[in-house]
Amino acid sequence: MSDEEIPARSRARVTLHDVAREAGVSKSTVSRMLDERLPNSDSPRARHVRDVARRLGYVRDVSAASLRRGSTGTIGVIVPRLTDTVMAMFYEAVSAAAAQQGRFAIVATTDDNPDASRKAADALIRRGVDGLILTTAREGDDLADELRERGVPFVFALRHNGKTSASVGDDQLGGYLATRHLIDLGHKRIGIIAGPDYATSSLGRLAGYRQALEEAGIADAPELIVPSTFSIESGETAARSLLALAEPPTAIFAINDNTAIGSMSAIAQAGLSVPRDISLVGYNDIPIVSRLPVPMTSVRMPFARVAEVALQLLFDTENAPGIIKITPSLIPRKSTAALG
Amino acid sequence: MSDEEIPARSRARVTLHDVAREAGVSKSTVSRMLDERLPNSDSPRARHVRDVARRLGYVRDVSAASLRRGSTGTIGVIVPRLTDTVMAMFYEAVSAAAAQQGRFAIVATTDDNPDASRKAADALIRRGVDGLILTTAREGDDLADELRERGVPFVFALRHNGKTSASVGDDQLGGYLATRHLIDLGHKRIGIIAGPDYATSSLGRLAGYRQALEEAGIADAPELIVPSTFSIESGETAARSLLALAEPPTAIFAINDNTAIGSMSAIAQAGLSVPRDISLVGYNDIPIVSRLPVPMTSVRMPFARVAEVALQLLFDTENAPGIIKITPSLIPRKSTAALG
DNA sequence: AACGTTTGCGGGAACGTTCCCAAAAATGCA
DNA sequence: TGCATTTTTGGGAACGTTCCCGCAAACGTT
Repeated sequence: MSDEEIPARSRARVTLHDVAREAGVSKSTVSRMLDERLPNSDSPRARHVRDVARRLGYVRDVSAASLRRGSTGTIGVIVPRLTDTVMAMFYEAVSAAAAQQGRFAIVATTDDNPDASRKAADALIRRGVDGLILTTAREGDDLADELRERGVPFVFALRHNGKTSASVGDDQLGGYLATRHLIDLGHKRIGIIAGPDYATSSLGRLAGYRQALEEAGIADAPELIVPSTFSIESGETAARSLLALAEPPTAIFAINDNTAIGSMSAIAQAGLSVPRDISLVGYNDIPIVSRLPVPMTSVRMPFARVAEVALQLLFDTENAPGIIKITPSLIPRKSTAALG
Repeated sequence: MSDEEIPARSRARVTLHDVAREAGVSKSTVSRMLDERLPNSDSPRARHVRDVARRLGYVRDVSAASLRRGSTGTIGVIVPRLTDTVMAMFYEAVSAAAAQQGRFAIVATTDDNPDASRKAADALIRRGVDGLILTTAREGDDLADELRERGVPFVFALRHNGKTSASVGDDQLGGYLATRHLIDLGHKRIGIIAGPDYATSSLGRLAGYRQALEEAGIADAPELIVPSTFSIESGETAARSLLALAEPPTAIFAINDNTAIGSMSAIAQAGLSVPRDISLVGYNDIPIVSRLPVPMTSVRMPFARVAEVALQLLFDTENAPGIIKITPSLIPRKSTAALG
């Protein structure tokens, strides 16, 4: 049985060399013709080479290319968890934006634990990422310094640490829009489930809440500001404590959709109804909220834009780094109503 | 300014060669001492080499290693979308199981579109994955044949195509458990939101439903079986049509939690209440369902196990491939009650 | 002590690409 | 047409690993 008769299945990999031989040119030429970064010429020879490559089923070996080029075309994304739909949306957005640039996004999760953050970053760096997008910024976190020292390009997204460049939503504006919407509906006693104080996203939204109240001349009521995490349970607990006040709020602004969903649960359990007894605003506009029994008013974050900007900041070394804020918008639905 | 005075920041990459020189051995030796696949010896020399490597901050260049080894230690996962919490849970499980083996999982999404599936597989293969886990099996899909022909190891998960090896939940058992639970509560008229007919997961659950009914001697009622997709809206539509029947069901088994959530919405809109008027069972037990205003009864899938088995099937060439079914369990909550 | 056998180590050739550089071919201009 | 200039081409050296292989050292066995 001669070599030629061996069936094509599980044939050895087709290399540049094979294409070159078949096309009758050198491998350098093939490499050049197939280089997606160069303006791809349509000279007859270039066409021919590309045809041959396609016919033979050539696919570039990324390991070899990365080794030589010194970059992998891969960017790493670190998120607390993908089961948080917000993070899944963001990662999908990054993935799409990266694909547009011919890059590939890979992800690692941290469960919002700073140690795990470091481990995740390590794993991604070992994987040879060209840059890192971090959504887990915390107040006193030194991961940023560490990365800078190691010479790994990175950028924060969704949350920031005040210092390094970041692509975030305009949380203060979002908080303002949500609160202002409630005020416009006649609410004066507005509770806020304020999120954790280590995340700039919560702090910004809280600032927007305060700004709107102040602007409307509504006096501060510290008991209406309840801290929380970003989880459903935490929202439930927080809402319960708001409802237990001597003078409970007529509206609640929750720091995100999860805590808003938790609030709905608490409100239902208290025998009250949304929006008749309590108006409720969430944040992020994850798909589920528009399909709840009572579709929820929420502030929409344009994740696609946030992702694009993050990538831009990551690789655009021209402009000075900074914190870019993307404008959110309020999506009114059935969970908010005029004060009866 | 001499070379030595250049500060250490953004220093060139530390290579095997550097470690070898510093430790006074050859690079072959270093490579061997640092090879995580070999039983790592604790001879004094090995210790020393590892110490030096750590001290210099050596990290293996995966591109170079992959090129030489011919495998990347990467496995690709294809899911319809990560914003579906079920898929996010599964991917996180795969990621964890892969990490345990020293591998890394990367993911691509298809939006449940067969063409996009092919593209996603291509992207992952180009990325040099050692194997593929597919969650998007469809009836007449030839992606599997294509992959086999290209010599790419792969395995199905969550859904299968009946032919190739797969790690799935025991959907028939799950459907049986859900339906049986409703029957035990006294329900006789049980509707099912049956999911799409291209997914073996839906078909299996439907078969379990039928099995339970038959076993209980409840006559077939074709009008109680409503097809759907896996989305919330689709669940809402399907539930609406069940409620509009001349003789509506007293209980509904939804193919997954999303359609169950959609059903809740439809039920609420019809002025009915869960579980007083209608009992409702979901499937997958995604985190949110236990925190809804009415915590939902659901069938739990042990995703960690499904992921482990998928990886095993992918690389364990010893045993004959097959379809492995993981046992699910019913988690009763407040959305199901005895027929009043 | 002499001889096989195991074990450990280093040299050096891959792996498949990119990219530098020199040479050749094509083009422009007088 | 002849010469300078631009464009295109191919040879070959990297990139950082792994792994084959030959050699030497250590170890047992008679």
